Parts: sequence; structure tokens; C-alpha cells
Amino acid sequence: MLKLFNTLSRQTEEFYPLEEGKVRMYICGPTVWNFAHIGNFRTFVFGDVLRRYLKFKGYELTHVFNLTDVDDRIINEAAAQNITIDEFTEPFIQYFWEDFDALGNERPEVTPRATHHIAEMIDIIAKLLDNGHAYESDGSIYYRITAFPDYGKLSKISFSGNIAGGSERIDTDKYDKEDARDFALWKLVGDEEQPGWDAPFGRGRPGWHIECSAMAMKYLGETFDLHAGGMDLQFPHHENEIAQSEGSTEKLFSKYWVHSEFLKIDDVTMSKSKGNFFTFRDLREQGYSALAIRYLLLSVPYRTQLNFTFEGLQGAESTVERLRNFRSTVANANTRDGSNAAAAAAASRSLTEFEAAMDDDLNTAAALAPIHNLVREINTMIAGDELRSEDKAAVLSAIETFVRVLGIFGTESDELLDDDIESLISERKEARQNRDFARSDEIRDKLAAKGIVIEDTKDGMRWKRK
RNA sequence: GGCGGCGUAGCCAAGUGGUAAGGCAGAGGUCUGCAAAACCUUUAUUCAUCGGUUCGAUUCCGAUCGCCGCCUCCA
Repeated sequence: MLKLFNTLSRQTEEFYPLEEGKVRMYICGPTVWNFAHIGNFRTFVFGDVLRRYLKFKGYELTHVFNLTDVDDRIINEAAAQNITIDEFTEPFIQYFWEDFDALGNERPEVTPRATHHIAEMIDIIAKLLDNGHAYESDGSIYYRITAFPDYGKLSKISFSGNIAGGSERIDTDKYDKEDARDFALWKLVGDEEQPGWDAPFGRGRPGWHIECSAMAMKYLGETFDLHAGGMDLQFPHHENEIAQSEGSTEKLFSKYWVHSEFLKIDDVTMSKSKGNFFTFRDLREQGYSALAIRYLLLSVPYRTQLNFTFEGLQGAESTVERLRNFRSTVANANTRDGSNAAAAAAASRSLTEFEAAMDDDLNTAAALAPIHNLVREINTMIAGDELRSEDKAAVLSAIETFVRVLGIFGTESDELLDDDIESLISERKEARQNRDFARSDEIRDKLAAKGIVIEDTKDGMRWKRK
């Protein structure tokens, strides 16, 4: 039984949409022009692991992932270039998905654009105006927080403490709001020259939070199962989504809230403002593999800040390589007929422990241990010629489960070798039989130059792409 | 000032009221024509410090020190 930590209740509890057999989830992604840093991608990798695990558990999923394009910079820049917002954002979105895919994430079912949902946002704002949860001031529309007593239930934020205390960021009356906490739902655009959208309550642009309320409820219903995102979004973004949605429907918005922690670089949280951030592409350009980056990001449970080091990334590279080798070693092992009960038992125990750890609030760190244990145990059996042909399937099937849920073994390359590479390999085989090691090594070097690594195992020659 | 998190071997870290998972790196060995891969052995009497509760605490409580986050852009 999967248990998740629900930010709303501040406790780890059984994931209760279980009975329904389906999960509707929403994840906030980055603004499209913003090159998401690796900390954001940690959120997306965990979102992916969550969705893969839910599918593994047999749930039917509807997963909405928002790459937002409602942003003054985007709107203004598109207008300045005299192109549509879609035309402007297209290359950024493509760039993002390339990274998203390269990290081994599955694409969510729904990936809406906020600017295509202005009408839905206007509807919610109109409802909030009707029922007193919003008000107009100087042509803009603001949310009236005093009308929503539950405000703060997610982040447990205390405004009395903030205001009485030493926060230097109390918003002064820059706008004519009733209360410093009130936030904009609709920002007036008075100048007809400036891009904006027409609404019954005036021409303007949506505020920063309304899009997620609108799209989540449109695709998932007024009440849905799970809403995830980075810790940084808990307040104010998610708190405000709750206020808008529940204020308009008077129904529970999301049953579960799941927030993942960022990572630290040399013990300092990576963030834009700190300037110590780097992107997935930065790491790729330094030669690190996507698989190792994925492994590192999920090697620490999602609610713990991972302390990122390059030593750790290098280590992940070795680990991932070992897993990859294991998979092909098992697949290619020359085994005698029959079965060895110990092997099947090891595979089954590994799966059980893996699932128990994942059930425990997606404890990926604990879930990796049984995988490594299986690798060691089966490798030992192979070395001692104790693995039997009938056991291979059980071990490979366990690996497939780990791949399906975590995606850390990489995909098995089933590409055929080019003919000349193939002939070089058989030539080398012959040379070795004739103990012509000079020729053998020469061929190995030649193949290495083409990115093909040759290894001589006791079960024969093995190759892989570097 | 309010709210929250953390401090476990060289590094990344899991974890529990009953005596420290896993990975990486390091050392020694086995195998091998050489590599590579793999295997074996080895690395914390100890979990920031000081008290307390307990038969027993790394795990619970209190204090102290240190670090981090949110309250402000990062949807």
C-alpha cells in the first residue's frame, strides 16, 4: 500500500485514491523561457517516478503538466517581435522537452498552454467576484484573503507573525489593495497598445496563480487527487491556487499535495537568486550522462535536500555503468540447464524489498539497496557458475521492473552492428584463437575509436556502445 | 520575528528504543595474454555536543553549537 507524505496534513498516510483505480495529478512546470535548472528537473524526475510507480501499481493516470507562458516578458517580447505567443514560445518549449525526454521522463497526458485557457481563468475570476472572494481596485481584480479563512492551511504561514516580526518584504501599498496579503487575479492593461485580453471586468492580463486553478480543474475536475511541485511553489503559488479554486467551488481542490526539495551545492541551496545554478545541459556538455544525472537526482528521497557534488555525479556514473553491465551480463551468461532456487529467491526478495521501500513515501534511497544487493548476489552466482538457465528470466524480469519504475538501467540497445564492425569483431575472435594478440589489441583499439568497447568475459566476447 | 528542515564513515546517504542499509572513492587479493568487466576481503564500538528518561538511545525529551529553506523572482 503506497503511503505518501501529504503537505496538507503534514503526515505520511495511505494514498487514498487507491480504491478508485485512477489518479488525476497536476504538476507545475517552469516558465517556458526559463531554462529550468537541475533542481527543477529533480522535481520532474520525481514526478515521473511517482507516475511510473502509480502505473506499476495498476492505476490509470491523467497527468497534467503545465509549462507556463503567461508571463509579462513573454507577452511583451512576442508583441515586440510582432509574432504570436505560440510562435515565440515554440523553440523554448521544444528545448525543454528535449531535456525532459533525455532524462528518461515519460510525457504527461496533458500539457496545456496557459494562454489558451484565458476564458477558463475569466470564469473563475467572475465567480470569485460574484461570491465576494474578489474585488476590483483601480481596474484590477484582487483576491480577498479575509474571505477565505482556510488561507495558509497548506504552508502554515502565519501573517500575524510575519507582520509583527522582522520580515523586510512586507508589501506596502504599492497597489490599492485592501490587505497586504491580497494578490492579483487580473491585472488591468489600460493602454490599448499593450497586449492583453478582454474580460467582462476589463481588459487585462491574468495574475500569476490563476492559470493553474483553471487548467487543473478543467482537465481533472473540481476535486482531484494529487498536486505536486517544487518546495518553492508551496507558498505563495499553491496556497493561492487553493484559495482561488476552493473559493470558487467551495469544494476540496487537491486531496494530496506533494512537494519535492531542491538540491544544495556545497551546502547552499541552488537557486536563481544565489546564482549558483546550472542546467541539465550544462552537465551534459561537461560529459556527464543523462542516466547518471537521473540516478543522482533520485538517489536521495524527494523530501530531502540532496547535496550535489561532482564527486557524487562521477560516482553515479560508475554505479549506472555497473547496472548496465549487470543487465547484459545476465542476458548473455552461458548457463547450464535447470534452476537454482537461490536465484529465484534473490530476485523475488529484491522485488519485495524494492516495493516496500517505494511504498514508504517513495523512499528511493532505500529502494536502491535491494537492487544493488541483487546485482551482487547474481554476479556472485554467475562467477561461481551457479546461475541456471531457468533463473535468467526471473532476474531479468526483476530488472525490467526496476527499469519501468526508476528508469535507471537505460534502454537496451538492439541496434544492429554495422557490417564492418561485425567483421572486425569476428576477425578479432579469430586472432585471439590464434593467440595473435597484437592484431587482437589493434582491432580493439580500432573499435574503441568508433565508440565500441570490447570486453572478453568467460562467456565470450561482449561489446557495448560508449 | 513567524513557520519548517538538517547535522550518520573520505564523499553521497538509508534507518531503527535493542546495538549502524546501499552506492562512490580507497586498500589487498582472485580471474585475465593484456585490458575491461566481475567476484572476495577490508574501511563508523559509533550516529554534532552536553544532560535527562529507560534494563538499554544514534533513534524519545531538554539545552547548546553549526548549517539550510520558505515568508521576495525562480508556475
